Amino acid sequence: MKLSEGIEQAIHCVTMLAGLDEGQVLSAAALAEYHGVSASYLLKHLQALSGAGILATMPGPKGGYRLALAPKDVSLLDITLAIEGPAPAFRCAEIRQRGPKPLPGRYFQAPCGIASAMHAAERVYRSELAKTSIADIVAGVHAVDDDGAIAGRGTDFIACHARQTGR
Amino acid sequence: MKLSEGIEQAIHCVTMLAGLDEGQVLSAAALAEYHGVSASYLLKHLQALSGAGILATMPGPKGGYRLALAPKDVSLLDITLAIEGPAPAFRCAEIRQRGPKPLPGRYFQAPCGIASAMHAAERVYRSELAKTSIADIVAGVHAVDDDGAIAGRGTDFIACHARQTGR
DNA sequence: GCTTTGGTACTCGGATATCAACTGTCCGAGTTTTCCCGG
DNA sequence: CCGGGAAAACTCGGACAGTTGATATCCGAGTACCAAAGC
Repeated sequence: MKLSEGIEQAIHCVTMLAGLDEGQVLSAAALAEYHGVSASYLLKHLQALSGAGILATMPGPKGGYRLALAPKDVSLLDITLAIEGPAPAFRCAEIRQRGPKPLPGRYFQAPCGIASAMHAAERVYRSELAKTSIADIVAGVHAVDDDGAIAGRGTDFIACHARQTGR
Repeated sequence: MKLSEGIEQAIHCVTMLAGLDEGQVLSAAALAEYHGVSASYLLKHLQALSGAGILATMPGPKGGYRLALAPKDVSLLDITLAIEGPAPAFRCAEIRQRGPKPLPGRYFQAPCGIASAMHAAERVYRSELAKTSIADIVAGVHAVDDDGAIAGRGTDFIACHARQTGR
């Protein structure tokens, strides 16, 4: 039950990309530098987000990443699923059907109660993640950012490293 | 985001131990045989459950494991925490404080909004697991077990392999 | 026949190899820019 | 001076090692039982 650290990086990157103006992009190298993480490794997750349709890419010089959707339409669940994959954390191995003197399969048409309970908990977990969008995260940062220093650091960096593209 | 397979084994074993009569115990070897899993590996998890106070052990010949609590007082969360450990799946690396031109620490007294949201989801997940007890699981099995075949297989095995102990 | 005592066999407990997944890195395909040459 | 073309450089994309945690296993410590010997 360990969540990939790439999840955190991915969410931070998406949050930052949400601060870009229309037509701006940010390269993976810039995102990695700003967050102080490995560029190559971050690239892996950015690709996953791109493949999931959350980010859009611009190739070539002056290229980079930008959001493909509105911040309010990207939830933490979307990002998590893009990085970790859609498989549930708990997978029933049907050990109730193993061991000596197994019963005929017709007795196990109903799903295992244990698996059902674990999956129910996971559904609630995902539902909770789905409730929070990137727009909410951005709003949350602004709420505790009295003098605008945190947001200022981000916009300063964007002003230095963002590239204008013809869209 | 992969949940240990030992979790499933542990829950099944606790469920089975809940079917024991007062003063009975079941050895780790018997539990492993019944579920068709590696005895040595299962033992590791049974020790964790024992260390967490969920199971009680009886050493020596005719020894084994039994529940240390009433089935209704053992939740799926208790078992999960005993096996996986109490550490949350998401761990904030505070990458917001890394990178160039870091801000003074006083700006980061408020917890990271991303970490808060992820932890909130995890709290809901755990809360859901806490709602389901082993007694509920047992009741669920009985509810779909029309002719008692599933429960019968368990009680038959217990009749063969359980040991009476002087408590 | 009863008690004691030693041995034995079985249990759990912890320390030890093996494997998969996450982490981190590298090189290749593609595209835009840009410079240079010709008109 | 302007347009076209080719080279170059920078981007993303996917394939390749290193390290940590999960999986599987083994051997050792401890205890209850049992049998045999002594009283």
